[in-house]
Amino acid sequence: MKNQDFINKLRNSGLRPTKQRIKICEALFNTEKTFHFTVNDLAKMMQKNFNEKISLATVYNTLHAFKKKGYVKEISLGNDKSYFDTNISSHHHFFDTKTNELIDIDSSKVELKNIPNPPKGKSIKDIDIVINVENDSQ
Amino acid sequence: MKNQDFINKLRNSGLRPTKQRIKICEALFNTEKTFHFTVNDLAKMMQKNFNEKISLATVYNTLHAFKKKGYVKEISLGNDKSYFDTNISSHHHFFDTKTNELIDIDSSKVELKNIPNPPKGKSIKDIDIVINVENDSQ
DNA sequence: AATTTACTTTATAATTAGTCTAAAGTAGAA
DNA sequence: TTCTACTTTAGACTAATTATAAAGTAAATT
Ligand SMILES: [Mn+2]
Ligand SMILES: [Mn+2]
Ligand SMILES: [Zn+2]
Ligand SMILES: [Zn+2]
Repeated sequence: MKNQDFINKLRNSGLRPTKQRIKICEALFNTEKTFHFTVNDLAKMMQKNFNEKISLATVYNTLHAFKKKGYVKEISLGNDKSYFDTNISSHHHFFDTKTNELIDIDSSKVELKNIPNPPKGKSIKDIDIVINVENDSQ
Repeated sequence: MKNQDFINKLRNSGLRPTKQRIKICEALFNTEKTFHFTVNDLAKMMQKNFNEKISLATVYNTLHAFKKKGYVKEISLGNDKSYFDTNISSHHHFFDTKTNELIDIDSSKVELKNIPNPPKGKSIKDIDIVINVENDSQ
């Protein structure tokens, strides 16, 4: 994907293609593989790898906007900070509680045997499965 | 359970039975049903229902101590604050994303069809399943 | 093209959950 | 009763996130 594609993508979804948003698109979507990151990770990545100092507020704004448009997912763990995910397909995670590393689980590799009925009057929005892992202490 | 039982329970697990810990035991374990709560919930509950002003630091200390002893569980959601659970049996949750209400799912009602192999060198500690729900918008 | 408008970025302040600290208090051992 | 180690506490501190309001910029209007 090239620059102009991002501009179109942004414009098509009603977001003005600003310099900051385009650069963030490059960082997030011009990659071979999808990945997980925190707001801070991204801010630093923009600075170092893209030579673009973007204010934290803008990083938050942009990620929330992208999330609303479905371009990224937000993953919340017990970890007091939240993670974003450029893999927007429906999938679950391993989470290394020692290193705070998130690892995708292939969709087909984990499935519920039975989905319980939600409490009366409520309906299911989505399901998060997190498998906490740790390094084998040799 | 009466007061003396809590004192023994605490002493047996190497925790000094202080006034604060005993009162918190009463609040948490002298109930018909198990329940979910935040640190703030508990601090307020102690004040109002038990006439016991316990400093926030102590509430944190006590909950972390109780967690380590296995008397409560901690549940982490995207919600920036964490929840504690007096239901220490292995179980999963519905989470109402609008009201921030946690609801137990009976252990038998949800089960994985297949547990994926953890990444090489890591082993599974535990699995958290959260089914996000919302009120039917009538 | 110049002007206007609405949206966006930014620095900075505010909020909030949680941790840390060091002094004062207390349970249990001696 | 005295001593010691553990505990409680107020208040300072940290860190993620949100709010504010001024300055900047993309797009629409003239
Ligand atoms: Mn925590
Ligand atoms: Mn959040
Ligand atoms: Zn993922
Ligand atoms: Zn529960």
